[in-house]
Amino acid sequence: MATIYEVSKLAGVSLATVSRVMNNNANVSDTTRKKVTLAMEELGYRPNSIAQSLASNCSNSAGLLVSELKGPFYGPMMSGIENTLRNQGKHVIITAGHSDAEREQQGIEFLISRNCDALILHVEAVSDEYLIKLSKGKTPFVLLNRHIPELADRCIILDNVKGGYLATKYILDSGHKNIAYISGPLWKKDAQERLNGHKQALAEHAIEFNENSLYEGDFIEDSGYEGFSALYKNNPAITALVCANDEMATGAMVSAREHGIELPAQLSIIGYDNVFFTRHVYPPLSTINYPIDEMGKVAAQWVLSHVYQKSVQPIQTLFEPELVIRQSVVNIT
Amino acid sequence: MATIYEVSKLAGVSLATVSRVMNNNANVSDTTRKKVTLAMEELGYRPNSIAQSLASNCSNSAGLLVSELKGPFYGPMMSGIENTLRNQGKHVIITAGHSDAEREQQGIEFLISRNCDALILHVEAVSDEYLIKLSKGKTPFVLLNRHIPELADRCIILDNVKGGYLATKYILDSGHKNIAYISGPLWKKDAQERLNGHKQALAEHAIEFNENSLYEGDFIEDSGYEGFSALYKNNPAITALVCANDEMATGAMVSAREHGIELPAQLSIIGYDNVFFTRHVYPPLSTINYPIDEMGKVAAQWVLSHVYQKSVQPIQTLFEPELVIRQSVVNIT
DNA sequence: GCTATAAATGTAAGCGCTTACATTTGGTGT
DNA sequence: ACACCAAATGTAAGCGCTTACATTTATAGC
Repeated sequence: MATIYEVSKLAGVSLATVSRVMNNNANVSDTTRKKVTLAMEELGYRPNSIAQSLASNCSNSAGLLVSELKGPFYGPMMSGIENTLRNQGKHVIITAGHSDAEREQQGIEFLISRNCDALILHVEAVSDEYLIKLSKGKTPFVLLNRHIPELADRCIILDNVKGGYLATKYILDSGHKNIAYISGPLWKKDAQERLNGHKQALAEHAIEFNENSLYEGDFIEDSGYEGFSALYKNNPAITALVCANDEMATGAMVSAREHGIELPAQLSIIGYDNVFFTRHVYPPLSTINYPIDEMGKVAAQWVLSHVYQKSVQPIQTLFEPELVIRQSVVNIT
Repeated sequence: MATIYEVSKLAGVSLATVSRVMNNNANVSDTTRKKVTLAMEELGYRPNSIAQSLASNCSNSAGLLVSELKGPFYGPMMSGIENTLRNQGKHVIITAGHSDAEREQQGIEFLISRNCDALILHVEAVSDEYLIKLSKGKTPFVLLNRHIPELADRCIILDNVKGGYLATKYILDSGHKNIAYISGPLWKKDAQERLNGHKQALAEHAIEFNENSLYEGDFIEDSGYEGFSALYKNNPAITALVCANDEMATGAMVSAREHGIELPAQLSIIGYDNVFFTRHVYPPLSTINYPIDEMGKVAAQWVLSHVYQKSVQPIQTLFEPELVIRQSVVNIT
């Protein structure tokens, strides 16, 4: 691979001049610019961005840490981020944290050591203290789906309590009284918040929350399957199930049908996230919309404005969940 | 951020020694090693991997180019790759090509200029010639889901003709004779191959392929929706629809139901890819399994063995599609 | 034609590391 | 006590760029 040095020789100019035409800002006469451009083309020259980063201390790329690369939730998020960043000529380095504190930390450190100009983090396991300490460092970052009061201005979040509330309220308004809940892992804040919203709705309708009708899943389909079996064995009289995400809801559907339960007639189910396939499960799943692609875009815009000085409208940090009604919940009043 | 220089001063040794303990291979006495380690911890030292790359010409990271970051197909692929690479201490830089020649090329060049030690490419738009030329360069790469005879040993592919054949044969064996087909964009080889498999099965059953019962979609749900409408208007007598991927199949299902067609009784549908949500659509979709996560892993192993000398069993480059029977196809004999 | 000033270009010192080669140290065998 | 050799450590030259600063060249005003 040709280097800047060879280009300069071919063009008969100095290194600095070549560098100047590359970063086409400085004063370079048209004639030399042309000479250099020609030489670059002739050699098929591509700047080595590693060397550029090292010298300029700017890599034109942002680091993105997500929990998983697969799954219907992260795809749209990554996609939204990559698109808006790429449109401005910035690149994205993606890594996965697997909801594990150590791996998340490793990932963050990798991204920093890779000279990322900024980080977009969807972290779950790492502690608030760690992030606060990180914020004192020189690499700026935004947080997706995580609220830390000290870092509030860089937290882009959904009102999960409200979402949880909305889901259960809808079930309640449909006349259900015997309601079970499959939560996410309760060490995760969002899981906790959704559950709190659930309890809040229950309280408002003077229905007592019962520990026995709660199953703690892990946001993955299988735990929805297991969860429903356990819940149903414990109390076959339930008429509605609220799940802390769509994947568990679909798992629960499978289990319910295996128990000979007719959906939605005998059991109403509601999910959370409005992941793209919810329209296609049977019955089409009612759920809570989580505008994760939008939120990803906003995160990318934060980076653009805070790090690359691209002017951008002020950024929305709190997003509102919305009830999406399809056919998995039935009115039994 | 502390540099190697500060560490060496604190530990009272030379730069080279610090570097040696970092790459813990050379001969370093235990005592100095300890001194250095201590100094590193005290300073919270993290090596700057950009500088490492530049100096060593090895970045310990592989570049991955996919068409889209979202969608049910790429997630498992990226995930499989990231996992196996990360287990060996290698990192992954992901970028998206959006099935567009220019963007794919840009992405490849970015990855190369980022000093990736190897590339894993899922490219669709870029030409064979470009890739052959690329293979002469110094960055090794594997191709996923693309067959180029000249580069056969580094192409990890599925037998798409066979997959297409299997799908249609199953439909045919179920007694259908009036069959429509929604293909992917026909400039994509895999779309073409699947269609060829379809025609082959038809020919074998002495059924004539009819251009009017072919709709060229784009592998995206909406085109399945549009496709079915068009096909049905053209010929309301069809009893079966084979789709070149699952997303278009689900789109077609929506459309079919909007036309008042009862599924699967009045219309059998089969998809392709066996994307994770196919089990949950209604009716559960019969499809062709595409072991993309496995193939991603194999690609990662290729990189591990060819670039990092990790010994690994010889690599499987041709994968077999398999028929997955669920409930969306009905026997009408 | 000569100086003052701006524009264009060049020079060279890093950025933070790795690594070939040189030097020092310490342990053997005699 | 000496030479000898391997192990441990140090020295310094890059890797391919950017950029402050120095120098040269062109332009204008008088």
